[in-house]
Amino acid sequence: MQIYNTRTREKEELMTQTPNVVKAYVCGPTVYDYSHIGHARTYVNFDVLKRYLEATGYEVVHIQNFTDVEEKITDKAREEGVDPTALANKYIGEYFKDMDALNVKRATRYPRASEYIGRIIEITKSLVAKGYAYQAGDAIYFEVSKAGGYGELIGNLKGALADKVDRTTVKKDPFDFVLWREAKEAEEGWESPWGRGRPGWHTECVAMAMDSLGEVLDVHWGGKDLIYPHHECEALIAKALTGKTFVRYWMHNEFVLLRGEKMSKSTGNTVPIHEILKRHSGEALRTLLLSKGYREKIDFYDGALDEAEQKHARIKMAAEQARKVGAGDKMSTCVRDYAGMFFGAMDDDLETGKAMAVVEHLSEELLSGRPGKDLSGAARIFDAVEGVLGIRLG
RNA sequence: GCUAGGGUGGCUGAGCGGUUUAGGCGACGGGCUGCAGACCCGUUACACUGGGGUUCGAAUCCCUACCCUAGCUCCA
Repeated sequence: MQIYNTRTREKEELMTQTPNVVKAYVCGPTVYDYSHIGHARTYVNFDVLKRYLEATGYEVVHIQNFTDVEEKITDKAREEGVDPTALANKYIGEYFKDMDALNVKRATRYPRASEYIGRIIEITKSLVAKGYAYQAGDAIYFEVSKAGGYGELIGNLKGALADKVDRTTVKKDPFDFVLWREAKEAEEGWESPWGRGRPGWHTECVAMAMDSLGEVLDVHWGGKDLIYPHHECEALIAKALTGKTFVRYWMHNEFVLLRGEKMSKSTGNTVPIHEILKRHSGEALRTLLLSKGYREKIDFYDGALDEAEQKHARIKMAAEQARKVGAGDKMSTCVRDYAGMFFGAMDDDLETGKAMAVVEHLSEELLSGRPGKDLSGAARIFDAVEGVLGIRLG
């Protein structure tokens, strides 16, 4: 299948390192709050990629982390007077509840950053030894100019961020980033060669991904907001460490917009998944999230879910009709055309919006009861809606 | 500045190489009503940002200009 690679900005044919095996890493959430529908989109979209690859004969090794070491977690835990680990556990539990409602399949493994502190320290030591990192002030920094290739994912870094770079710093270059820093007294910290400290953000994903998948990943997926700086930095750390290109295909899904603006925790305009589920079905939300391709923006407005609910209901009715007629029937020429369009859309960089449109057209034909058209075998397409798109029609 | 995606009839919005050019809103006419609304029926829009090019043929592909939207070391 064709996949859009953020690094090359082109669609490329998927070629994995090992035939029929895809080693995939997905950046999971930082667990200090409920997941919102932006998260839902990321994990639903990847879930569809995984289901489609599995349906076409791949084994997908899917590793997805939980970031449970982060300032926001400790801050919130302190506010609420609970243990940071307990807080993280609570929101991990909530995450799984939400994903179950959305019919997202479980990953192969869910490593947690807190389990990888030792490995992060080792990586940092190794980078210092190799000359890619230096100590300044109370932190160890990765030296971007030593690595080369910085800005590969975001494209023309200097132009993109020239006005926003903080130049009042002890860093050698404003783009250098923290690998490890001293822990303040009130913070949780870990003993390291540089004293009691805390990890920077990016190393954890490199540590967790390599531990389960090896030095080179086939697919690395995340929300578009992780391209810079997170994935940019991950790629540099990994390359410095192994000398190899870390990721073959970088994939990023677009945002969910709320009233035309990006939904994000920092601006406070998020819609939590569990709030949606009070009034709507998980199927409706999943239908909405798949009604466009993963690289298109979705504007979340009032009524969008009602429309999705209706759409899902019609597809469900059509599926019942198609299955009543005969599940094992051979596909008619007409249905084979629909199937061709459906799988063609999926094959072309996971165009779920187009695939859904095909299903809707087919549903219309089935429900309008127009005579003279042979739609036998249509049940198989609805099987794919359930199995590949993961939209329950039962 | 950079990256991605757009500019379609009064508005919104599909279509993304070629037969009847979606749908919705509106407008207009009719039905129903004491009147209006809601509802129902019908009518109405060859429109595709400007300029080049490819083609037998372009809203649809390519180039270029202009304009718009979102994002750009907290984030999925």
